Amino acid sequence: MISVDAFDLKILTALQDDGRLTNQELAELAGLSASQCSRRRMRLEQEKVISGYHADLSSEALGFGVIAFIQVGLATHSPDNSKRFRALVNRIDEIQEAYSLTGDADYVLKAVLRDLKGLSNLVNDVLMPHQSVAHVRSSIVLDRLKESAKLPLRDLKAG
Amino acid sequence: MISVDAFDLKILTALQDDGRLTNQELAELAGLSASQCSRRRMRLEQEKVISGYHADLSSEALGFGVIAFIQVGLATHSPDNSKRFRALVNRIDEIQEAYSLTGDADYVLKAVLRDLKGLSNLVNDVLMPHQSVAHVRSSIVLDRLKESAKLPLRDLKAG
DNA sequence: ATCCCGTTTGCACGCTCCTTGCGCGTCCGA
DNA sequence: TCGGACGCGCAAGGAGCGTGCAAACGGGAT
Repeated sequence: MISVDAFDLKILTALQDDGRLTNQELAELAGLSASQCSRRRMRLEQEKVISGYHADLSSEALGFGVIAFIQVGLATHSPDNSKRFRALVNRIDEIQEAYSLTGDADYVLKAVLRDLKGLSNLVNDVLMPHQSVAHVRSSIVLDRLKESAKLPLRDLKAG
Repeated sequence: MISVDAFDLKILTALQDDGRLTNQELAELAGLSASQCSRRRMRLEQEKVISGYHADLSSEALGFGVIAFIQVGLATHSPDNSKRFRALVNRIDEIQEAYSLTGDADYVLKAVLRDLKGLSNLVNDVLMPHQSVAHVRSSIVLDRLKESAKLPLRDLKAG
């Protein structure tokens, strides 16, 4: 089993905030030596507790003006059809997140697009015509209150 | 205006995939010298095209078993009430993403929780009783097809 | 208490990587 | 044609990395 103690938690919390922290900076924050942080970080990476590091890019600066949530209902719920839909989702880069959900819709997608034309194109020309899809409904994001992928580690117990 | 050329795009694409790439690795990928990559990276950080770097942690490994989307309708749409709701959302770490949307609900929240008890607690003990909130509806994520924050830079033109 | 053994730690050292200064080539406007 | 601005690679000094090593720690068994 993966075990994560209080030092690991400090390291994880810090790296979640700033993924380019040096081991020395990490050492100060965690109250450990740099070499030890290096070793722990390596272990956490190997055990896939840390699954990767990514730069966060500004969608505004790069001209992505539209974010949308798209609810999708499948035509049939056969395994083949699901598979087709998943393959479709996977090859569309504009779709950042995709989940199957309890409730009304089968799937929810979050897409980032340059403009409304891009959204229209995605919905009307790509998703709607696909054989696996029965019905599509999209909502446009008006305002982003919060957008991160940080886990709430604050109250995690060592173990 | 921010200008991003083909080299910058290669750098951004690479860092979006692996945020801990060294300047030397970047140099190979972009066909540039390491020093130049360092300079460009610094510029992109200063101009906030790169807004930060983050480690991606495994929610499974750390015991977060439940992801939920929560649709929220506000009691009234006064500025004060929105402000109260935003403040609430901001101080709840379990809420990773929060958006105001076109369509039925006023807001959609994405929350990560340890278990269903955690979700119940969030919905019934925190959101529902809050004065700003009129109505709440939650959907639990059954399967994650895709989960990233990568922008589709592929077809971006230099400029 | 005492011993033993596995684990974790800090330190030292050799090596890689980062960043800044510098000189060179290129492009564009005067 | 000339001059300035810009972007480039190179080199060097300094920072950061990770492995080896010995000491400190902790838990169990005697």
